[in-house]
Amino acid sequence: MIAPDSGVQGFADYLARAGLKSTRQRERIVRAFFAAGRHTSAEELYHQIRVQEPCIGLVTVYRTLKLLRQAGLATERAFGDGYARFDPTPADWTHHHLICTRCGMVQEFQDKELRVLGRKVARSLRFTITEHKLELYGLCRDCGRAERDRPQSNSRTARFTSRGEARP
Amino acid sequence: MIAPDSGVQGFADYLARAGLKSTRQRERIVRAFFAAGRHTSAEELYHQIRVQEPCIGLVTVYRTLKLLRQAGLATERAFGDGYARFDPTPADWTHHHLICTRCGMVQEFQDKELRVLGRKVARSLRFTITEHKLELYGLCRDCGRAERDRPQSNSRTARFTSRGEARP
DNA sequence: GAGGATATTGAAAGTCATTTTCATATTGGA
DNA sequence: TCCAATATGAAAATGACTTTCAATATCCTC
Repeated sequence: MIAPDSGVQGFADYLARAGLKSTRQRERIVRAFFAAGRHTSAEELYHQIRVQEPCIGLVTVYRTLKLLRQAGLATERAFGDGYARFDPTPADWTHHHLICTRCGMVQEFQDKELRVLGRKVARSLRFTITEHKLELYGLCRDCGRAERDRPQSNSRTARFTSRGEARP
Repeated sequence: MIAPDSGVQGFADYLARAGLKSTRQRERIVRAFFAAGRHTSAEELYHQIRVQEPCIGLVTVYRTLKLLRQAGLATERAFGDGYARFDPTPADWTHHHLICTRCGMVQEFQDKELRVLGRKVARSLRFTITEHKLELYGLCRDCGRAERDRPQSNSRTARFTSRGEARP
């Protein structure tokens, strides 16, 4: 996990290294991003910044998030709700997600063995890892229970029939 | 990994259980899906089916893929190229992905320890897992080398300045 | 500081995968 | 066979995200 300030500084360094310019807008967006915690969408960040700084464009938020990804400071995620969400890039194979496909809840989890193993795998594959995503989809405890309690409908032997023809 | 035929049968069962109807189109799509291997997009599936069966709509392909997900038979993936891609749901925590963010290459890998650990984690979290995604993003061997060989530009001390004002 | 090449900004317009609408057609139990 | 419920596909809509472009800011050089 990246500390907010070191994240902001890291981005300034990236801009300088890449020959890009530091602007008021970029600073605002990057500060807001690192202060926002996790799973922030571009739209959320935009509205949050607009409160204090009405003259900023959604386009610039998108562009800056793209730069943050290129800098390796942000990780993009998609939990299936149609929005891209961004997290400060976890420093080391921590912080995974459980997503309930019924109620949409996103829960984080960690696992030490998984962390150790992840590092090992990354090394052995000779791949320079910049982001990793471990996401488990399924039913959370409550939804799992609700689903089990639902009475099942009939289950006669099912098979595809093909009486009809496709239409022209 | 699901065998093609058991996948097709599993879908027929799902339709019957849910009170939905078996149609010629659904059968075609589902067969093509399980025969297609991995990382198939809706569009690809559509064009593949059109060769033998010109009278099928892309909309129906999308709808059937959605049903396949609901049935737990397909896993949706997004490797960052703008398309959703679908795989037969891996039966048991195998088959992960490495995605190169430079050249776009997608490489599969497996790891036995990871498989064992994955099962354990899923159990301990009391979450009914239907899909899992373990995706590593970064630079493949070639792109990693190419990136390292590129000369770095200057790196004087960078900091955000705030001379300008945001525009109205 | 001033000048100027180059990068950045934001509004509007565009893109494009995916979804919705709706009239027509098919399915499958009675 | 009948018919209510479901499915289909063409066209239109959606909506997150990107591109365009003229106006503006940054920052290197002098």
